Amino acid sequence: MVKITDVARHAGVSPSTVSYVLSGKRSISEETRRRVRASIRELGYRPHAGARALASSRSNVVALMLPLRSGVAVPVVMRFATSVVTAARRHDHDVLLLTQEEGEDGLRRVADSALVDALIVMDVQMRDPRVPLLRSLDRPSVLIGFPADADDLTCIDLDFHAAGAACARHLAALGHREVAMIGSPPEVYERETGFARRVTDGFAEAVREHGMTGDVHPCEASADAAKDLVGRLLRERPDLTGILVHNEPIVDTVVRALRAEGRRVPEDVSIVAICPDEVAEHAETPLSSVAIPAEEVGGRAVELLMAKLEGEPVPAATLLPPTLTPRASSGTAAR
Amino acid sequence: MVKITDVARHAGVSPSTVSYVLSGKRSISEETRRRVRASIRELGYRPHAGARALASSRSNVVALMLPLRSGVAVPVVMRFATSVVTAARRHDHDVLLLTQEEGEDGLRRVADSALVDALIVMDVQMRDPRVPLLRSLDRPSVLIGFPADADDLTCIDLDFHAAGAACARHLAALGHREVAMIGSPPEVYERETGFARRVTDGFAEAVREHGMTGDVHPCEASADAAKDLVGRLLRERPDLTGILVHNEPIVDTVVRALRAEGRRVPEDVSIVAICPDEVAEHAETPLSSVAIPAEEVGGRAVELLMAKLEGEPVPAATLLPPTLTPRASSGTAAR
DNA sequence: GCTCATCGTCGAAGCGCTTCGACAATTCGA
DNA sequence: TCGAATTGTCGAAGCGCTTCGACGATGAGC
Repeated sequence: MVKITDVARHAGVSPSTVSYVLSGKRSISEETRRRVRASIRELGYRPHAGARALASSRSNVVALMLPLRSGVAVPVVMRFATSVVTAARRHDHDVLLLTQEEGEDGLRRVADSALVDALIVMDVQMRDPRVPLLRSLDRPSVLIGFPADADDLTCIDLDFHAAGAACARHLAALGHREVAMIGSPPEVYERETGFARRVTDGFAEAVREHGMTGDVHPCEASADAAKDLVGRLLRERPDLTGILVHNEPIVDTVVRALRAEGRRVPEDVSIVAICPDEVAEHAETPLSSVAIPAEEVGGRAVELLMAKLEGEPVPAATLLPPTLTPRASSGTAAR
Repeated sequence: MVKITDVARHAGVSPSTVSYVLSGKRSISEETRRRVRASIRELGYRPHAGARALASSRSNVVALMLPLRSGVAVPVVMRFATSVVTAARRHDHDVLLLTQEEGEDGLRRVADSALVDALIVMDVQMRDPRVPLLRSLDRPSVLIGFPADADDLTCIDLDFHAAGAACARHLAALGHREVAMIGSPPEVYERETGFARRVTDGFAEAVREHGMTGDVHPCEASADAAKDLVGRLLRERPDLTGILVHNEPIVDTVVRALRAEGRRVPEDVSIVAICPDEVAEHAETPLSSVAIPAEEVGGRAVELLMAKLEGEPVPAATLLPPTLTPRASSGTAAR
């Protein structure tokens, strides 16, 4: 294994000079730099990560804790992970993968052992036990999602409140007056996953502002529950013409159920969804939707983390504005 | 930050003794071990990962390179990743996440810098440029999938040949005589992804052995292509009663297309699929299927890697036997 | 022409851990 | 009962790198 002293000897300089060429922390003459670089290439030198971490107390690795809880959309998680890795690599960092299962102990372990310099945690709950831990750690972290108490933390997420509102506005703009929201399963609200409630709030608010009538109905993620709910909704509110669905697995079922009940989509009832673009695009009827910008969240999370590592100040909260993409499932209100 | 010397002082022993208590590489008296452990707990000591890696030339980290190429089933990849992380943790190792994008350079980087002790590579192609690299590396690796030339490598995967054969046998046992296989998109075979062709081989072989008539039809992963193919198949082979589908995205479409053509499933035509269990279970008509045992592949891959790290001999090829789960989509042949 | 910065480089001191050889103290075998 | 083997512990060396202070050489300012 070739080490820094080998490179130094080969280039006729001292090891420290090689180090400075690599890190750029001191000025080195053009000429020397060239020679050192050539030697590095020629010998195929790679700094030993452990030695580097020990000497510099920087591992250049960030931890990424991913959820695998059922109910968390897997493809979104993957896209997110991918974007984190890609962004981290741009900053010359690697990513250590942790599962939610490892919980607080896992985070503490990798942080205290200096395995990682910083941490990214996904799928943050309102009252998340990892939050106090992260706060106590001496390493920077970024949370995807907002806990109830976000003081002293750096959080980022889609602006779900705005997303809910955007959907309501979209329906309003199309002339709908009677709308409803089909939400996530009740336990999601009880678990206080934060973002779920934010959607309902934003939706309700915008509904009110635009003088529409609308209410929110949590719904289990099963086809039967969806069909039942749609049936009931149409019975109770025959004039209903717009629905926001925030429950990925059943969006398709909702559309089918409406058709089964004799309502055309979008002619009779318009549908808007909050779900990944793939789902919206590949639905039988492509869905007007607000996407979860997984790539951007991941990339931005890493940028925030790097800034914190540099000691730069970063905003405590980053809310990404929602983008509503109109597709075939929504149209101007009938009548 | 508390270090080994602090623990040593607190416990009234030398640092080396603490180290031996931790590693168990030399015998330590019960009494001393107790004292040291108590001090470790009391001081909250965590060995510095970098220092440890430097001194022992072992980082206790394994690299995991995941595909994000479209066409690779995302949920399966996630389950696989999860099982790798979980298994690695059981062996006191962590997992560094690499994307396929990083390619050979990425593998070389983490290996040569001693960031990782070993590597796991997924989604191996027949002629995979990473294979010669892995061979040249001085660190053990395990491949998920089989390249064309697997000499000196450790590979593991579902036995796709046996899976194809099992499906044919299943249809034969139900009394079907005229069968067909709807395969993956043509480019998958051209890319020589190995496993795809193995399925067709196993299928064809078993079809022959059981005296059935059957052929293989690659198919694009689009609803239209699936419908066209089904229509054509039924026209050309009116007596067809059994189909193996090895093309995850379109299994559902195939069933619907059959029904649209007036064939009942399973009364008129039986369907067997090779796909993740979730897909098979959640299909409109639950599908008889051979699952991709992602969890087991991941776990076993790690076990193999750990054995190699210990210098133990491991089998060059591990083929996991397929398990066919009969569900509603297949039944005894009509007539 | 002399002082004072600045620049480019070097040497040495660690970073926190593992591991090897050494060495008492104890146990064992005959 | 005595030497040999074993057990439990220690001290020191060293893993490969970064970083700090030092220092000669050069250039700028007066």
